[in-house]
Amino acid sequence: MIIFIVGPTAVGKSHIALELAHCLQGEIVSCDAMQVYRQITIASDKPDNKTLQSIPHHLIDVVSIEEEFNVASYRVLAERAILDIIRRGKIAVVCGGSGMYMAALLDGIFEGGTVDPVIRQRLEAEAKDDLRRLYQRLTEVDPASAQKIKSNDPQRIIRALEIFDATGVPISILQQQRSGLWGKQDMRLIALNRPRHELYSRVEARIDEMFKRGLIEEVKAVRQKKMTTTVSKLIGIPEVSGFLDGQHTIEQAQYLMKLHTRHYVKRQLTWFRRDTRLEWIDLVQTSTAQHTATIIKDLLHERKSSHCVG
RNA sequence: GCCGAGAUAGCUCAGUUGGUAGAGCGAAGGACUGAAAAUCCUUGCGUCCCCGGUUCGAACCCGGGUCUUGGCA
Repeated sequence: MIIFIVGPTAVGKSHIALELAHCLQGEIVSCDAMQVYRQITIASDKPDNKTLQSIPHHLIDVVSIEEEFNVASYRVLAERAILDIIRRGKIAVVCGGSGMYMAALLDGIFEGGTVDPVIRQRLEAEAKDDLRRLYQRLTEVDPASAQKIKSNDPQRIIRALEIFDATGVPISILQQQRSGLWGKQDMRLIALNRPRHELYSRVEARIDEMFKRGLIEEVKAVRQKKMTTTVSKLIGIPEVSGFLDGQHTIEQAQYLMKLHTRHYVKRQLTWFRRDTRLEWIDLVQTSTAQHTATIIKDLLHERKSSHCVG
């Protein structure tokens, strides 16, 4: 049995997942694109050591910030961890807010999409020089993708072309082949939400807390190393770096982190709302993790429906 | 108190030689298949401070008022 607990940042997923794991004899599998990095602890809001010791956690601290890591790497490791938990007769509680990582587990990703650093570097340079020409080439080589991808979306244009250049096959053809755990395993997908203003004030409180816990020191340490592009864009690193480099004040860094996290929360909700397989639970200020966990347990014995925790 | 500047979208402002207005930011919604905490898309009727005047017509011109702001006292 697999239970997914997903939702936007700061909704309260971790506590609820922990509570569930405790009472169901489960193990937690993180579904978070940033908690995989060993050196990013405060900025990624990892569970504390005491929590990590009380219940087995997987997919946390699995790579260094200098190593490339992406959905594909995550998919392999997370699926392995989940199947192993099930094999041992326990329940896997998959918890996190990275929608694309969740999708990779549920629906899989296509095979043969390995990133070729040389090709990518070349395309990145070309994109910087003349994105329109790259897009033009995409329309010739892979019209189906060109129709889906906007002409000013460098990331996707580069991705589509790097696959074509490496394999000679349009990415739109390869993408048709995918298969994940959905339909193969017994699972329930629980999505948590809260009133928007509550979500935002929790985000702000969390970021203030990060600074108190030493976020600046963490970013300083991380800057000593050669981190990947992915890590360099994690919320907190560019903003605090801007402060360290004297581009803005610490207050502005905090403001920007809060702003960027609010935007991120919105994108997370957009992603999850689209997936009709999710069962939503609306939390309010007074909802405790224990109470919500109880409701989820009850839900496991019922048919799908939506619930409100008073 | 005197002289000047300003008052336009939640915020910062632009603008119309008079024909009832538009950018950026924010906000909201959306997309998403190996960077995803990424990358991108969509959405702006708002007493153009108030009252009067001129005019076919004023947010724009004129007069008065209120408030904000700079300088001088």
